[in-house]
Parts: sequence; structure tokens; C-alpha cells
Amino acid sequence: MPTRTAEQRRAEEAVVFNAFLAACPTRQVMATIGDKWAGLVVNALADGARRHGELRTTIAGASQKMLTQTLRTLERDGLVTRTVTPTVPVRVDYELTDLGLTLLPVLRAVKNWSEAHILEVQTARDAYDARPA
Amino acid sequence: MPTRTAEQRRAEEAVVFNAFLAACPTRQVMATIGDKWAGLVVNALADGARRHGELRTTIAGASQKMLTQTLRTLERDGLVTRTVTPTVPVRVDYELTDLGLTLLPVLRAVKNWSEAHILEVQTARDAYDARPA
DNA sequence: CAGGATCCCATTCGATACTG
DNA sequence: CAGTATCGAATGGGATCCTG
Repeated sequence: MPTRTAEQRRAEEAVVFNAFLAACPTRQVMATIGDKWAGLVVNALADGARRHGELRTTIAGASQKMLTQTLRTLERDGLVTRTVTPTVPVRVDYELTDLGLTLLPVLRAVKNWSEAHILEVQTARDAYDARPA
Repeated sequence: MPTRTAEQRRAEEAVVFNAFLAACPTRQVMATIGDKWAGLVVNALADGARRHGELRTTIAGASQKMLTQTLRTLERDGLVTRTVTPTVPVRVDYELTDLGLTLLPVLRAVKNWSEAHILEVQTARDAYDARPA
């Protein structure tokens, strides 16, 4: 008899795999740009710097909390810069970094695929949902 | 005095925006491929059909529940096919559809960017985390 | 072998209120 | 204007048990 059952072995493999998964570059990036708001923010900054309030109104659906949180994440990842002008009241501008700019083509690729194939996806969904239970 | 305050107006705009957001093709697609497991599954199927159990061991980190759930989503979106062979025991194969295949270049684009820039991202993160509180 | 059903914890996100 | 803090609802995701 083996010292470990198949289930135990699988559990251990899962741990290893999850560690690998956490280190996977693609997943780390996906976790950022696949974020609900991050893509929209990057897009909003594509044409140049924007103030916090501008983004707030441009991306009307984001709560102030999520907007700030998203910007922090992007800033931490080196994709945007945060510039504070200590006037009264304070002025804060966000702008894509060079690294952030290189991300735009990737986002466009996703956007292009989406717009090109969303109808097929939608059709497939409708068909699936209309299937006999 | 206006019949609606600025806050009320913003709240209404947010509702409209969220409706728009839900319909946004890019977000819908991002919601699928940005999923924790979907990308890995599509990748695992890139070279051809795989059985449920094969995927289970290939993607060791996914619980059986999440694997099935992910496959259902992909199937619903028309990205993979699910083929049941009614032997005993049952055999189920999953394979990318033509539509699913067109998604591979997009995933590769993300993967390429990730691998090319993850070090910069990591460096930025370290610098951010090491900042004076 | 494939996968449905349940339970349950962790995280996410939104709404609200408050600070410099 | 920009940002932080807190609370509660909703969701995601894992473990386990059970069925055809």
C-alpha cells in the first residue's frame, strides 16, 4: 500500500500548482487588466493625463472608492503616475507611464476581438440558454 | 434651486453607465477570459481535445467545481464544445470551437506582454511597497 | 468518470460618512 | 477636490458528499 492516497497526492500537487499559478506572469497581468475598472481607467488615460474628478465623471459607474483603489493598483504596477499639485484645493493628475502605454495595443487587441465576435458569443449564449432543460 | 442635486444626478448617471458597462463587449469578454481558470483551460485545449479528467490533472489547482463551472461558461459562450460518449463509465471530451481558436492569438498577445514586462511591473511593485509610509 | 448539491469562508464592492 | 474608514450585501471559490 502506498504511503499516500491518490487524493492526498492530488492535494499536494494542487498546492504546488497554486504556487506556480500565483507566480504566473500572465495571471498576474490578467488580474490587473481583467479587473472590472482598470481597463476603463487605462482607456480613459489613453489620450493623456486626467484629473481624479475627470475620471470620476468619465467613468460614472465606478464608486469613488473603487476608482481610487483601481488607480492605486495601477500606480503600484507602474502603469500610471500620480502627480499631486499642492494647491488649495489639491489637484491630482493621473497619467499613463511608458509601460502603461505599451499596454494599450494589448487592450486594443482584446477590444477588437470582442467587438468582432461578441455577436457570435451572444448567439451561442442564447442558444445555450434556450436548450431543453 | 435645481430639482436634482449634483449627487442625485450622478447617481442616475451611474445607473445609465452601469447598464452601458454591462453591454460593453470588451467587458463581457474580459469577464470570461480574465477569469481565474478560463485562460488556463483554453490554453490546455489549444493543442486539441482533452477529457475532463485530463484537464483536472493538467490544471491541478482547480477544484472540480471550478473546472466544471469554467467549462460550462466557455461552452455557453460558444468557445468550447462538450462531447459525451455514453460508454461505461462515461467519457466527456472538450475541444475548442473555431471561435475558441480565434481567441488564442489574443491570449498569446496578453501572454507575450506579460512575459515581456512582468519584471518591470514587479520592480514597480517592490519600489511602491518600499516607499516611506 | 463526470458532475451535481451543499456548506462555508474569504474577498469584493457599493453606500455612506468623515478628514485635510 | 481628493482621499480614507467603516459596514453590510453579494459574490467567488474551495471542501465534501452524493449520483448516474
